[in-house]
Amino acid sequence: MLMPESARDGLDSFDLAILDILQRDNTIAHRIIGERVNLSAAAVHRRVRRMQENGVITGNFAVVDPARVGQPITIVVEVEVESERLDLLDAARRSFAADPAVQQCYYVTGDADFVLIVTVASMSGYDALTRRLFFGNHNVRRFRTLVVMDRIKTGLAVQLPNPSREPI
Amino acid sequence: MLMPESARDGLDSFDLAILDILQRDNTIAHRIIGERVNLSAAAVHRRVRRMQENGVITGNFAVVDPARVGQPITIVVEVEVESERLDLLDAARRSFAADPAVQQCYYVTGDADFVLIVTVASMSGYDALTRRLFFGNHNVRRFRTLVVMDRIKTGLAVQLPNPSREPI
DNA sequence: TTCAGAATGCAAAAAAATCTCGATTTCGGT
DNA sequence: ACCGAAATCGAGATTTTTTTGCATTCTGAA
Repeated sequence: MLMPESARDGLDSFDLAILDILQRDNTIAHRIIGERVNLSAAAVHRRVRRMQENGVITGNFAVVDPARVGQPITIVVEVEVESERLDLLDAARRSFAADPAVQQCYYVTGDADFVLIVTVASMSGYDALTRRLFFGNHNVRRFRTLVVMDRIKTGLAVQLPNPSREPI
Repeated sequence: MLMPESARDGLDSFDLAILDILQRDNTIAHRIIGERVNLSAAAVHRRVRRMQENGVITGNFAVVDPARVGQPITIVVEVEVESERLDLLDAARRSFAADPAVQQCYYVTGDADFVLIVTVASMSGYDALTRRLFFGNHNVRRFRTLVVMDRIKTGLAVQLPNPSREPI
């Protein structure tokens, strides 16, 4: 039985080459991408659209320098909860995710339970955040604050597999 | 004395409204953005270009789902160094930044020195990474591994100030 | 109030994205 | 190795967006 190709999940070397470009800069014209990967612009366009519909590409974003919009401080926070009861974890999860100061939130194994990356305008802004998210939540046992002195590398780019002949 | 506007740094409420849209989706046509913020497409375009030249917008990226390209595991690593000698710190910084498995790297105050966010294909891939980056670097005293069970929120969007009348 | 620089909207030009369609390639089954 | 269905391709037509030029309007300082 043949799976309809339009629904297929695998990525071939063309797809990977295209992703590699778009991860770095999604404003490059399809015609240029086509020249680099040896496809027509139409073919590039079809592949990009499919990867978006497929969910391989999850979004297209402009990245803003936090310092230039009044959020010069980045902080990593490790949060430990009291109880791992599912409903309580979920409540914490939701409150972290909903806060606009929280850029990223990970639920992790190990000593900590959550790792948050937040941006704030000032330390008093961070103080307000701790009240809002941590002191205001009785399920938060403790949290550890790691103030970022240098954002050495930021981004969401993922390492792509070696472009082999076979789809993944 | 009037500073040439083309070099000015401040963002007015139009700029902020535009950033707010582009942070979520930078594929929206300028005509549509213009309708939403009450500007012509040309004005939107000029503002976007200026913010890119200014460095307010640092990049435009497509985001790829790591799991769909063979990197299903995300790990947060805290790294503690032996010596804070500048040249040694710099060497560590560079090796972390250069590794394609390292998505993000922060230099932080507190117990840890670096916080890394890495994506890997498997735990043995992570093992290889620890050899490469940590055991292979004698300045790394110890590292703590926090395996991500749920990527609750990811992204690089920044909270924007209240669109007031005055430029920032 | 006046003035100069800056930003705007409109309209045209240039470029890019999107669509169509016939030709080609790929792929599984025989 | 061969065949046929299905997917993909490239080229060109079409639509849409981006970009530029220009006259006008806005804004802030004197």
